[in-house]
Amino acid sequence: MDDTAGRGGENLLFLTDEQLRKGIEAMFFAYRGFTADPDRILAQMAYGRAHHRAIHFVNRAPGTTVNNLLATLGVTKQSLNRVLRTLIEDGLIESRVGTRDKRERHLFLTDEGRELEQKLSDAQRARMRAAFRKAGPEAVSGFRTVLEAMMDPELLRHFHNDRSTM
Amino acid sequence: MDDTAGRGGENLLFLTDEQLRKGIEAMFFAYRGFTADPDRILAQMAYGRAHHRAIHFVNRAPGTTVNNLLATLGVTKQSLNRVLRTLIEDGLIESRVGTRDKRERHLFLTDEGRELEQKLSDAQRARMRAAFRKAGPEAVSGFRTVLEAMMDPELLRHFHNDRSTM
DNA sequence: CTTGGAAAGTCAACAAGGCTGACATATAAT
DNA sequence: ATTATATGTCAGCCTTGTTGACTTTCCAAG
Repeated sequence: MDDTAGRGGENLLFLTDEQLRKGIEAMFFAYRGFTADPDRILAQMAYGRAHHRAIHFVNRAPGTTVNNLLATLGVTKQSLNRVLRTLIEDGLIESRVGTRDKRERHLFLTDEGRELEQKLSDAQRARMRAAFRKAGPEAVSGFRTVLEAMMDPELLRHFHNDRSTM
Repeated sequence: MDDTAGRGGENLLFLTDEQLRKGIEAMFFAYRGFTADPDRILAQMAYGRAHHRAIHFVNRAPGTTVNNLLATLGVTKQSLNRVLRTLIEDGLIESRVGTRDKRERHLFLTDEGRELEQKLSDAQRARMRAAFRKAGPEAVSGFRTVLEAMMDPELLRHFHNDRSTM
């Protein structure tokens, strides 16, 4: 409705402060919804959002190293280590010493870990699926385009390459 | 590119688990970018993201009550109070006793508060503007449609009505 | 073969910002 | 008068982030 500019050359109607504020608040409220379902599940166990993130990215790139995970998640190794330790102790993640470089630890989900991953991502995907279906393919395409343009250039690398970072 | 389904009735190509995973990670990485700039500014003062949120919504709905802010932010009053107290002490927010109902406190930004708000939202808007410009009006429309579909119904209320919640 | 440095783990201390529970106060509503 | 509401506050807890210091392991370059 707003996407036909009055003047010819530059279409600026979607770049007004009001439109930008709308976008900012949309991100804020949507992110709340985005994390709400997994958070509810995690709250019942001794885990939090940080555990979910670790599990997600280990599942996505099995055999990834701690350093890779660090860069992807953007936290300190001490912070990640605390989370990782409990997940390993609880038997959700397996840490294998590297064969080529034995300093490295390669991370894998155990059967139990995969089970929790499924449970969490099923909940998250259900909401994403509902939103995608409601919005339609065109909107989904735009959604991804804008989000990608909002990322930091380095994070963008993780967004694309992650399967090769193992 | 992916938005033409093979079969006629239901277009499901953008609802595959892989597409949903992409959407999930896009949210994760984009939110990092979204908060990065204000976070850098806040880190230099004694403030955090919670202060930013309070300032943002007080600026957006001047005179809003504590209870309204509570519902919008989705935190406990103890948590909000800690943040609000420092902002009032530091002279960024003014708390006026209600005229009709003297139990209520109406919140306003002071000149100094408006100054910080500008600084923070300028940084955040700059990134949002760059992303919007890069992605184009069509994408922006889709972006907002999907985000709105991702919100919880109640949060949706806050997204729309907030100017009337004062 | 020694040594420098990278990768990983660990310990300690701290801070932000969530949470619950309990309680106080002022005011409104019944 | 009593009850309900809005707010503030104290105390204590948890998760998850931080920094800094230190150790162990081990690859690789000299």
